[in-house]
Amino acid sequence: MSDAGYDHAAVERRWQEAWDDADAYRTPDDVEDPTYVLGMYPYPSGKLHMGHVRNYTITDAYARYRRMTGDEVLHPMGWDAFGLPAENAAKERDTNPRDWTFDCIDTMRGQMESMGFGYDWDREIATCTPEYYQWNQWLFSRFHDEDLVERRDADVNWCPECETVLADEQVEGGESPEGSQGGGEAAELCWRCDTPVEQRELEQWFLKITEYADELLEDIDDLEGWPNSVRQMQRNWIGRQYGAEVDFEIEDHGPVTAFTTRLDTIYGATFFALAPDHPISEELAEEDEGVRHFIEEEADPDGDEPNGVETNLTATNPATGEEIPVYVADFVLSDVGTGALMAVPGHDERDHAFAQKMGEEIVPVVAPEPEEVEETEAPDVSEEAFTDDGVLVNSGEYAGLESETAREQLIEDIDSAEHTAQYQLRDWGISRQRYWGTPIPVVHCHDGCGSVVVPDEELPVELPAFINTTGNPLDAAEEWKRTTCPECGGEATRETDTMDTFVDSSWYFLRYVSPDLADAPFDLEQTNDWMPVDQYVGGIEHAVMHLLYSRFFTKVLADHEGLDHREPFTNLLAQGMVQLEGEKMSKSKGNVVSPQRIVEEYGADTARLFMMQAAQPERDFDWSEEGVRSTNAFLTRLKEMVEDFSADEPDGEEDAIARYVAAEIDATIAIAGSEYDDLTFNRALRETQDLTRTLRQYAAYTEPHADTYERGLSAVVRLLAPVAPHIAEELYDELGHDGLVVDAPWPSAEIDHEHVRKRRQLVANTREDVRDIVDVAGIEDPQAIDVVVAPDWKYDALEIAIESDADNLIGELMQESHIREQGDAAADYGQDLQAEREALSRTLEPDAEHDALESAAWLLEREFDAAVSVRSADEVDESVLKNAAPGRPAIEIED
RNA sequence: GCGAGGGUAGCCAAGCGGUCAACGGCGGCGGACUCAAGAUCCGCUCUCGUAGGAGUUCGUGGGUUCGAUCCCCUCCCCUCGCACCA
Repeated sequence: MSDAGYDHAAVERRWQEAWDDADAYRTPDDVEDPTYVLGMYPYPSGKLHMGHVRNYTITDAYARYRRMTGDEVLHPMGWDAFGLPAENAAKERDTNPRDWTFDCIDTMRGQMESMGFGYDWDREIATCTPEYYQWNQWLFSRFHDEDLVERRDADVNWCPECETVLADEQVEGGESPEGSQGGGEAAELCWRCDTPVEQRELEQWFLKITEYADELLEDIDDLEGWPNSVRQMQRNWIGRQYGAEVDFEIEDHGPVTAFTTRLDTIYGATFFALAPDHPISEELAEEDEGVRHFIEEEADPDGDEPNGVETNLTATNPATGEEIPVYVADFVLSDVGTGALMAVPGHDERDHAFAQKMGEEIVPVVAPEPEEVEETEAPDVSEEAFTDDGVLVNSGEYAGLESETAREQLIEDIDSAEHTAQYQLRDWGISRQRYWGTPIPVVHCHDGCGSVVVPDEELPVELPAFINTTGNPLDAAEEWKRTTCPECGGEATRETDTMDTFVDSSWYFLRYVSPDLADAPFDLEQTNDWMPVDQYVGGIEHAVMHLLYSRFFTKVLADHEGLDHREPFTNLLAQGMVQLEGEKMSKSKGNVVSPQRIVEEYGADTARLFMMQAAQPERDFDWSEEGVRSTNAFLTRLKEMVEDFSADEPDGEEDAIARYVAAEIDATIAIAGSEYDDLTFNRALRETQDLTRTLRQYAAYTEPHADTYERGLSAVVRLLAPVAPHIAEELYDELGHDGLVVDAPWPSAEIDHEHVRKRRQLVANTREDVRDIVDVAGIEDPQAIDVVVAPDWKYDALEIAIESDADNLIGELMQESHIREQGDAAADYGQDLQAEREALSRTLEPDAEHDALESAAWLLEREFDAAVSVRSADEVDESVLKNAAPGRPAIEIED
């Protein structure tokens, strides 16, 4: 009946109450520098899913581990509580976002408690409370003071039916259907009402993250505790590129700046191209029907084909002085570089394609690096552009220079040319035309003061009551909107946009330090002590946005608010997905395993333990009901072992077997500890389960030595405690310990890892050899097995062989009289050593080998049901010793 | 196209210069226990082998080394991110 499990519900309830009573997870404000362990706070959707459970089990296990090793730990939890889903849910249910959100929070907090996550709930935050979001507004104001806020026009997705801006992910059908050959791009539709989405230009608020682009990029190098993938994604996202800006003179329009990374190819610039929305293109459109038609009807920036139209203008190539035609082309993007480019068809693939289409001249100006002494020869670029660096040709005085040198030289020589860096990173538009977010603390004065930031003493600007309307509820809140200008006292209207919720999450980790502070977002001194977050854990989907914004905020706060840290997260773990049959769990696919069901059926400890042992935290893994069952069975068996032990304490000897078990206990403790340090819970748990098996075998084979056995059980319980805390408390108590396992000291063991490795290897090899012999020799029923450790002189010989660099090893060995005395045996062994000369490594000492084998003899006895004796060399006949070597005992089996 | 990470026995998956024919798990096979099933426990699971042996393996093809799954190069394939980026 062992598969019936144990009464997990009772166990979990009991210890959750005990933790509550003991305030076990509280981190008092006066601790100096706690280990800060943090999981990315969730959006309160109302239901914990497997991804959450995995995320928070990782942080919880690590926090508990660090607590047991003696650290003070800060492990808080909060809610990313603003966001559109609450508005939609409120409309559907005829309630309001606030009530709905807090209902969800209550439910999820309950689920987290039932999972046994140990949070300091006194530090809980919810971003939708004025106590929190007032600091978003305050920070906005500080950013504004530092000129890091800007209001400007931006293109947004606009649904005319709903009268609101849509996020990109709320626009559906943007991609043309698979396989459709250029046939009609699918229209972009509003996810709610299927109305075609329009592009609108609206005034939006931006945070100037680009001011920090260089530092954000360069500091990535120092984030050694972050996964490479995330670091690389951030580098790509920032996308810095060094190049040059250079002016081309266009008649009647003055100098037009182009950005290029290949200034060395300027002699090959045979035409010039402008983005369709470049100011000059727009001017031209007013008088040139062809250009207007192209911009309005033909330009397709998303298509594969480069399209364009020739204008009646020419531009002057500043290097050659030649007049080259100017095109308006849709492959030129206004938000890349300057929105204008010098086209070099000989050395750029896209320019090449366009030149072929338009019949423009293609001139090679860079030749491949000549091999050896061969002549530089212009490449054939009629069919394909040559895009590598090389040596300049057809480039006037620059011919013969290498690309790199030529670029520098040209920057010097061309007046308008200068070094510039180009970034892919854009400023962060934070305006959202929605209700459930932080009101942007700005009023628009009717009397000419413009947009005025609300003074600090008038913060927070609180959200008005929710109005169920199609557009932005804030826009409909007439009374709320009407206000006075802080500067002139005249009539004014409130800004009706709210902030992107990523603003909330860009500093929430600071708020946990002093969540109730009334006069600042965080207590500076305490935050300087407690930050940065030592271990941050969350999904890879936040690799760029959230993590980049948080870094940005941290740097701004360091520059202007006295924060002593320039990076928020020292170590980052991007946890893998929980899958089902190789597929991501998702509601739409209907392949979701509910954590609630698992907790009800098997208990929180089983769910947690199964997840942590299934794979390394950063790997995806498959949920397996079978695995869950066997995990549950493991815990049940362990519980029985502990109960059996305390009901009837054994009375065995501290014999060789006990010594074997004791050594395994030490080894397990040491290995598991270092695996916990590395967050490789799966390996720590494997070791722990192996030890449990060893203990069970021990008890099954003989009457265990009580102290040894108990030490083993106690170690297993504590090694399991970070991951399966409830059952660990139960068993720790059953074993008669005082106090909670939460506060228990982590078991310690001093071992020599190399020694353990060799000992385990020796035992495993010897068992394997015995099996081999029994099998190959066809021994039906072995009666006695003798295991004989090699004579001391072989160990000496091995040592000499390792140390020696003499050509003639045998000669060297024979200089030792006690080896020479062995005669032929010495010569034979010497030859073996010589043959493997380069691969030799030290074994255990003879005594240690003897001891290891002796203490493991019971494993052989048990397996083969035969008497096993471990002997030293001097106890046996010389003929037996031929096969004995250091690390490999001779084996004699009696049939 | 650029960048990052990968390709290991039926499957999943460790190892990352020498005890590696390669940890562990799943699946499969055999055995113990059981009336039986399940659970548990013990083996086996590349090929050949009547005393611990030998042979062929770690995407492909080369190279470095006394020695390579492990290091270097070529190519092929997979996953992820970025991309008409000037």
